[in-house]
Amino acid sequence: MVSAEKLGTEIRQGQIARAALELIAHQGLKKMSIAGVARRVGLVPSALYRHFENKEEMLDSVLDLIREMLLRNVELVSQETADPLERLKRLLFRHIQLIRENRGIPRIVFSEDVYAGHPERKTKVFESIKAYLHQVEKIVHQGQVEAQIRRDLDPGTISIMFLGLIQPAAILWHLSDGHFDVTKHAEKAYRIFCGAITP
Amino acid sequence: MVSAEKLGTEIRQGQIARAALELIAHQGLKKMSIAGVARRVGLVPSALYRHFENKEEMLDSVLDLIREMLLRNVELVSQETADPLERLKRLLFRHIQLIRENRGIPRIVFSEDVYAGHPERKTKVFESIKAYLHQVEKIVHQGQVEAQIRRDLDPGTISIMFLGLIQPAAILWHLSDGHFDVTKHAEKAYRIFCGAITP
DNA sequence: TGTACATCAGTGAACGCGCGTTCACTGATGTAC
DNA sequence: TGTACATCAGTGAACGCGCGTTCACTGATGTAC
Repeated sequence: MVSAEKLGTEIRQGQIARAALELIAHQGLKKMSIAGVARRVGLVPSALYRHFENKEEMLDSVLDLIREMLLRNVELVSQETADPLERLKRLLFRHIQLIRENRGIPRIVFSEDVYAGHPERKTKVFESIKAYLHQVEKIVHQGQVEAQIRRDLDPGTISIMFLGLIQPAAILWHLSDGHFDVTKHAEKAYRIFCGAITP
Repeated sequence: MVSAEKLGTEIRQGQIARAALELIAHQGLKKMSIAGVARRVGLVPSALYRHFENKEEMLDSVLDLIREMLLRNVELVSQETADPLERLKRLLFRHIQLIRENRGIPRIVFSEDVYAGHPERKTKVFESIKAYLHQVEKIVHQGQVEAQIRRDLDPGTISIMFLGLIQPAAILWHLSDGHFDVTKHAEKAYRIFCGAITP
């Protein structure tokens, strides 16, 4: 076999993490093998050990990647508009898009295999989701300050309900092999949700 | 090793399916090994092959078990009360309890490992969830007939949102190792949800 | 500018562990006579 | 009621595959002089 191009470790680490997430998305955690990831990156299995100590370390970098993707969406919608309700709406659809393109995300979050024997990893994912929810809460709070959102409701509860608008729909979309229309559901559900939280 | 008691195949099949689900709940899918399940049932690994053709068949029976548990909850709340909103509320808390006791359920539903190479299995789980949602829709429809629930809302959307009240909370509960108070969240969320769907 | 050398991302063969599965054998249980 | 036999749930040793990981080696790249 002809040798692959030599690239810096930082570049390869990024490629490997993304390839791993994609593999999990397409084939599931069990199929996320060193060989599979290596093939996707265009390297030989043993080459991955130049960039990661072992498979566990690879998974950790995938978790970091997920955190970054979640929080980047918040930044993006914050730049797009200053209106809290509009921010929420856009975040909703960006989140749907993110999960559509990275089905591996819910799979990892739910999978005990990732956490088994690694409690610190569970904490890490928990912190990432809390950070994401915290950003949503901040948007909600801003909406309450601007009197667009009912002040008697708990921002924490609302932010979790916000996630709830997407999650079951994402499962159905996934189980139906893309047949279920998530966007359509999200629009209807968001309207009801909006009616519940506005004064 | 002294031989285990000899029991009928139907009994063992049930024991094995439950043991498998418990193992998935506690250790994750990867740890759901033939050896692990056998130990839990009190048999030797090879003994399981007296009751199932192979591991795949075992997993299928776990999927059947999940379906039964979901639908049984609907039956139970239907027997408990005739009031649609009360039925929904009770179903919500029964569902939470079910997931608390069987953390393996969301893990299986989300796991691609279970479906990889077995499209019919994905369909099976999809059908189970659709059946469950259909029951919820029936309750919602009844509520609309009795004018307890707004008639301009789509029962399908509402039933999916109903699942959304639980799911994100279940994740947080799971990731926080039981520290997050699902019941408390469910109460708050259900109140907001109720406010949104009642006239 | 050219040469020598250190560095380091790549390769492929080999290993060992875990785990699903098979198979010959055992011995308890229920049934036919 | 007792005996012979078929049935079938149990056992444990052995297998083979997949996969993560190691290691000696290669050869390109950048740097010191």
